[in-house]
Amino acid sequence: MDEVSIGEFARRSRLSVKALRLYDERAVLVPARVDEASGYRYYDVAQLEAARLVAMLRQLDLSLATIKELLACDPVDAAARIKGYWRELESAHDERRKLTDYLVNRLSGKRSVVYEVATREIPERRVLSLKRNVDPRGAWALGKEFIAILRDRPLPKMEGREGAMFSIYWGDVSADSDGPVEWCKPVPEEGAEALALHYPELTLRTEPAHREAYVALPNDALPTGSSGNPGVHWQLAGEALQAWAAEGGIDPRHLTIKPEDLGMRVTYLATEPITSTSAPYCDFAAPFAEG
Amino acid sequence: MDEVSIGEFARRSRLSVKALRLYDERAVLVPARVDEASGYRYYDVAQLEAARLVAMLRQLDLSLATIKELLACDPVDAAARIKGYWRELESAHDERRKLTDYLVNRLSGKRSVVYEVATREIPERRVLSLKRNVDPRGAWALGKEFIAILRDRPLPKMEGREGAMFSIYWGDVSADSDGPVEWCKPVPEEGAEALALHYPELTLRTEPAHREAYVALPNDALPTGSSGNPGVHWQLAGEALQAWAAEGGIDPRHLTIKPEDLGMRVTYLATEPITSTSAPYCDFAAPFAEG
DNA sequence: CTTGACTCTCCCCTTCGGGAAGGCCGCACA
DNA sequence: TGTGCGGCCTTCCCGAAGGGGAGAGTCAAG
Repeated sequence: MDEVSIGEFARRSRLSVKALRLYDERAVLVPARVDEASGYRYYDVAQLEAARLVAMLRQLDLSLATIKELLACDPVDAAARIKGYWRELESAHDERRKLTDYLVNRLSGKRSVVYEVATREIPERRVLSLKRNVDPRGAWALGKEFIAILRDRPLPKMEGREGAMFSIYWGDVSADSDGPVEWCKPVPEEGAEALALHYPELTLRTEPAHREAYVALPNDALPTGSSGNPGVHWQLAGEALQAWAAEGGIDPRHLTIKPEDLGMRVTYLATEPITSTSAPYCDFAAPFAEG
Repeated sequence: MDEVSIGEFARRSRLSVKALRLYDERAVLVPARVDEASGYRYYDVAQLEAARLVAMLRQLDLSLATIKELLACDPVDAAARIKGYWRELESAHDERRKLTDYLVNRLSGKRSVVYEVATREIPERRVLSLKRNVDPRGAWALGKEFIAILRDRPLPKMEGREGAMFSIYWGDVSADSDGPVEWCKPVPEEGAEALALHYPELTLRTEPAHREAYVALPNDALPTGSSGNPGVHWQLAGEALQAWAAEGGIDPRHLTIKPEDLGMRVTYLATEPITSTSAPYCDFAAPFAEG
């Protein structure tokens, strides 16, 4: 008695017949009974709850594969996963908002932000570093890990920019290419080895002296979520550096790492105690050799 | 000299070669020159700006067709259109947030909102109404139009629920089916005709007496943007009514308008002066005949 | 029994590309 | 002089999540 045809079930669940047949094929929502002879699908009305759940999850743009997993696992776990997924959506949305703001301003003729390129001399220095191959998500996680390590144990203060933490993108970080990415914290020359003993997770190495071109990033340039994708400002800063190199008589190919590879350094100058949520001064730099 | 091959152009614009070929085919971004003999595409470096714009617009999930239009029209107009598109994204995002909240609560075991169904007797009454066939977007616009008309000109006060504005969804309002939707404001029996003369845009008609089942909606149930799509709470309220009908011995088919058609009334009880942004008490009702 | 409403499968269409196959160049190296 | 490599070309196939329709079979009510 509580078996209904696909059409009836579609009406009640507000899903299309086409969708229901697809969900059957993908084993997301399988009818309670399929008539051997005719192939007709019959659903139990008790399946309506699951069907409506699927419909809602689809409205969140979750893939059928994901939905299938969610239906299979414990509801509480599912809730947690949905929450995580939502955070991703949130940060992607934030990123898009920034991009929209920039585009609307630019197209309206207001050039809101100007990326001014300057150069600076970086002397040789010792750095404690954490380097790993990561995907876009992992890049940000790596930073948080690095910060957590530094926060836990004592570190001699270094004044101003000299001691600013920075990260180096040694290669493209995207879905198919995974860096590596290195996070670095400069330490004083003397006693560096002794200091490094307190940080077995980190590597002590020497950053060679070089010149680099850089642009300061606006305050909201850091990715807000855990998405870790470059974001508008990183992109624009990269373009600014590239344009600077092209105009300034420096062959872009003489940038140590080519801008189009995002092989760039990001300097975080946190004047406040370093926390994972503070938004420090931040700039974007590329080492170069005079052309 | 400033002509570059597709690979070089791809690197500089951070678009894939594959994407560039597609954009050429779709006439979104056509190479400056195509070699007759070899078919090689050559881009002008000046096209980089357009290419980066396309890349950004794609990050906003705009379709190639839309992007093509945006590139063709005046930048200021394009900015306006992007802003409008962003508002849509924003409201869709809000809707998804509500849905996520609900789902996470439900799956975690906390039944946050309970939809209690009650019934009420509606006497025959005169209403001023505005009825039109609309798509989901238009439904909300129609409401704003209706409110604007009522706000402009004097109207005798009616106390409490009696005078509450409401809308009737006479048919499914979705991408393929367009209602119609009717917005109504009850007016006192006496002098109704005279009053109606002040509102030539509106129709005066008589709502027959009936009984209806209804559920109160939470405060955040109204669509926030101009999307006008049903939203979670409308959906849940509809399900609650359907469940009530099934359990209460009333054949769902005896609901005047079937729940699955969303043929429902939404009552807005605005105690404040009616504005387009206030969030009034709101309920969701379906007339029915005893079964 | 017939008819109309329903359902089945199968195939093609959409968007925005990714991936691979096969063929055309030019260039550098042995 | 080969020959390998890298870049480019086209063309076909693939995915996600269905929509639309054709042609054929099925169900239920009159």
